[in-house]
Amino acid sequence: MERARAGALAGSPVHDQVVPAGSSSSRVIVHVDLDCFYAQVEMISNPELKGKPLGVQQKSLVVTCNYEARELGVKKLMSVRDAKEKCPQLVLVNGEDLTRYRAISYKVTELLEEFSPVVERLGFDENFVDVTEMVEKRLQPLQSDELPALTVSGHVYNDQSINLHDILHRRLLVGSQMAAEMREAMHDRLGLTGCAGVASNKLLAKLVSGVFKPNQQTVLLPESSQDLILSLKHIKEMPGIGYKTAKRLEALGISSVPDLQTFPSKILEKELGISVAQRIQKLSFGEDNSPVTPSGLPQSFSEEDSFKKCSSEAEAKSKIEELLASLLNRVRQDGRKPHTVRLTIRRYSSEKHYNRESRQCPIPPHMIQKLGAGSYDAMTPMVDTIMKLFRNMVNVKMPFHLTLLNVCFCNLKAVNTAKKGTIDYYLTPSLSTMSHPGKRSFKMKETHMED
DNA sequence: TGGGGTTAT
DNA sequence: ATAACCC
Repeated sequence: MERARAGALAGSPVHDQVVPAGSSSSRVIVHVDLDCFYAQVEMISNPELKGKPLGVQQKSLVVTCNYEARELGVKKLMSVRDAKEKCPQLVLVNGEDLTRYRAISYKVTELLEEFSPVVERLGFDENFVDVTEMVEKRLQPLQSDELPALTVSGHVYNDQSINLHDILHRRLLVGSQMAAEMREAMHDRLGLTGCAGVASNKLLAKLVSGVFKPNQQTVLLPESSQDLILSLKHIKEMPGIGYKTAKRLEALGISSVPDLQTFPSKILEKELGISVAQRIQKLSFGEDNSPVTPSGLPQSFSEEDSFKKCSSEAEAKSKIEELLASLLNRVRQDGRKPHTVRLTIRRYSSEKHYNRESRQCPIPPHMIQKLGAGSYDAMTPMVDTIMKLFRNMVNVKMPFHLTLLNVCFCNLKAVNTAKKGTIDYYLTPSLSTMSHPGKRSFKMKETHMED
């Protein structure tokens, strides 16, 4: 298919090695990370906030803040009390309603999808883009005399020198140019700033994107990979190693990246299971073969509220109605239909850090249909089915104390666009019988056969 | 400690 | 249904 030729600037189109399309062997990944996203959205909504120290508040927390506030000592997830103490001039806006954040977040993802359809969301403010194919398309037509004009955009990690004879360097440089174009488009079209990291996999792209911090970008060349991962002071900073795993690793005497690199694999596999052990040990070497998985449409919609105390069924019902009203609007705008509802609660407890329980059930088909237009008809029956889930979890005859309610719609299915009278219409399970509940499902087949 | 999300078991 | 991870 393609010969590998060792470094040649001679010969006309430059392609000393070409990675087969879809190969995982050498990729160019861009990680895009918006600067203090919620605060940026708030400053766009109300430009008078610009230039002032701004925090976005959810309940008693400042969940994020702009750079003016950071310079005055405010940190992410700081309590409002501490933040006001540190910075009495801090302006706070309520950020409990995520509607605008979510809408702009998806605009960012859609913009990035114009560059490559392979975009994976991570939270509301981060995206991975696999630009491998586009990079190849830009590099292949280049003649060797055009190579000197190939330059990096933004920072190079470690100030490593670039070798244009190295095809991996060339690819990553083109990746850095694409990252710059993405950030420019985000700024011009959406008024948003952010960082980008360019590297050969998701782990490294994500780690390198944070090296130069607001509104800058950094590319990692392969020779500096070890320096990047060794710059982590603790394994908990490694994306993929969370709170639980870090605690278990520490119990094994593993706290640094070199600790994890050199720890005996067999023992690690026995302690954490083969899957987690192999994955995180590879991460410790900067290796990550996980693909950029296009996120596409969301898999679920949920709304939640936390509070000091909810101890009666009536109170819970009223809170659930609020959550549900918002959810019904969202689901109606999405157009797809959820086939499952889930209710999650958190019970008050002094010790337990993470305690949540959930119950889910299928949404009855007659309710699924009502989710479409007015959506008010859907409310009452839906509340009733959610309250059944509630009573299944909470013994309402006994005292209880809840601190959170979450309602989630999932198992979303595309609504059927099959037209009446077509083969698809009759082949679609329960579509042709949907409007006549009295008919039995074998009727569908008969009707189909007769046509 | 908020208000979301995802995948694996 | 839970547990882990991410923001």
